[in-house]
Amino acid sequence: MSKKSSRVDMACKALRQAIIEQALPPGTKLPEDEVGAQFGMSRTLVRAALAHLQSEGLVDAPPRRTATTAKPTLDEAKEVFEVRRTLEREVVRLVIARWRPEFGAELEGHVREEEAARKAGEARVSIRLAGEFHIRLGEMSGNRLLRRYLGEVVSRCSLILALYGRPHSADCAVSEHREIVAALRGRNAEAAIAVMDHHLGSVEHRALLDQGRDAQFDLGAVLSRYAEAADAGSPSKVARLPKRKARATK
Amino acid sequence: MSKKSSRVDMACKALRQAIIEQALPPGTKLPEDEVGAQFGMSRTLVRAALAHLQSEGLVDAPPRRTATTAKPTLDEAKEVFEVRRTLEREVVRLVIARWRPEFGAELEGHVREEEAARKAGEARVSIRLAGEFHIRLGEMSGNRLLRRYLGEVVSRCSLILALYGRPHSADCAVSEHREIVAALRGRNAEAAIAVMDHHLGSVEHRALLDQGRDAQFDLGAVLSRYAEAADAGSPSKVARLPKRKARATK
DNA sequence: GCGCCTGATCCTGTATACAAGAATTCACGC
DNA sequence: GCGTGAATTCTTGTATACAGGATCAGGCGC
Repeated sequence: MSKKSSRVDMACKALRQAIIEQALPPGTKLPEDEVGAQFGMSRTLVRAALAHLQSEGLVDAPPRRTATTAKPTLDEAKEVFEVRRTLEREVVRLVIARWRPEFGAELEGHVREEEAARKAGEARVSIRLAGEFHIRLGEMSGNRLLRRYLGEVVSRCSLILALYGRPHSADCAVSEHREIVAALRGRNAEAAIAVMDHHLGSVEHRALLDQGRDAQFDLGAVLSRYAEAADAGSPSKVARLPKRKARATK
Repeated sequence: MSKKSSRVDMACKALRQAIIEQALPPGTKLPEDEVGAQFGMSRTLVRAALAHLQSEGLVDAPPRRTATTAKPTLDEAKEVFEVRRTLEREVVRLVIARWRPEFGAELEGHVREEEAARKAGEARVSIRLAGEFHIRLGEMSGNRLLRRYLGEVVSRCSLILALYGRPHSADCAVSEHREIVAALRGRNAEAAIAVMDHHLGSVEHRALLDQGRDAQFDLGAVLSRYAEAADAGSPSKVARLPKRKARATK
């Protein structure tokens, strides 16, 4: 499917992870050389990876300027949520139609992991697991295309959360996931869809409703998060920015 | 959005069109040099175009072998239709919610074009217009992501038709499109969705149900179509089956 | 004659080179 | 002091080179 030459794929995966875990805030510049240096590959491959991420909506790569992590507008964000709701409803229908007992077990295991991470205060892990819960569901739908589209929108939702939401808030309440599992077990599609809708409504609310609060402040919000991200002293992903710290795209 | 450097984009567009108009039957090899020569660009750009088309599901590009036009399995085809139904339902809802009088006028104009093409016996044009009808609807939904996904799915449906359907059949009956427009005008979402569902059911039936007829024969069906396509004067390809005539991908 | 090994050939994977477009800096004139 | 424009630097767009798999064509052994 998305399996390029494995090397490009690795870069994609790493960047994607970094973006959705909010290690690379929206608007961060991603110069091809620098990224390539980090991953030990030439611009050719970086370019392929960035192109792919762009098609997933995680990266903005305007014609002749440096790619950046995407900074969707509020409208775009709403569109993403709208599509997500549509897809997840279908996922619920399909998962219920193909329900097997082991699904329940697996999902419950997953929720337990989420809870553990949340208790341990591992924000990054929490965010990742919250997304993966939905991905698991997508896989259980048995429809690979649906799974792919769902994966894309879920990633983008994480990005949106990073942009418009409170920094480092995990987007999904564990209890809501638990309710979803219970609803699925009930095998009543309409009921389960209602639960899922409610959950996604909450997620969107958490992601976007803060928005009203600091609509024009977002530059400041972003910068403060930059600082926070940069001071982690993490030697891993974030390339050092030689002079200028972080310039948000525009 | 998908606007790379415009040159890559052109190649994408051209290839996409060729594929969905069934000028390049599923399984056709697409060596980078050759394609590049055709478009007057180097492998670098062709490669980018092919990667993009792969992510759209129109091209298969396994790790170290020559890319080919995609040859989705029957299961994949069904998945595509399933997703398409989901997306189009949402499109109908949104279009009705944002309905404006000029939508009706535009759609009707489009349907008239379709009818003209159909009467003129222009198969290629018919196929293209049939797809574009759905794309227009996608645009009217006002949701760009939905529009993008719909575009991908519609393209893939054309490809599927080329693979499993009767050769050169346009996939949409014009009258069905007309019914859809009428239903939208009625602004009753449930009713319009029913019409759309019915339409897509017909499309899928036309695309896949021939399939039941010769389910295990599909190799033969494919070969006969190859022959038709490659019909440059050797009418006997079907008769002889040396070992493996047309090696499609696998 | 049939199947397997071996070299020749065709492609793809990846890095690199070079030209040209942005972004930035610096200096000049008002 | 500040705006404006030219020089400089940073980056991207694209072609090309080269290495290594994959595929194909014979040739050898059975």
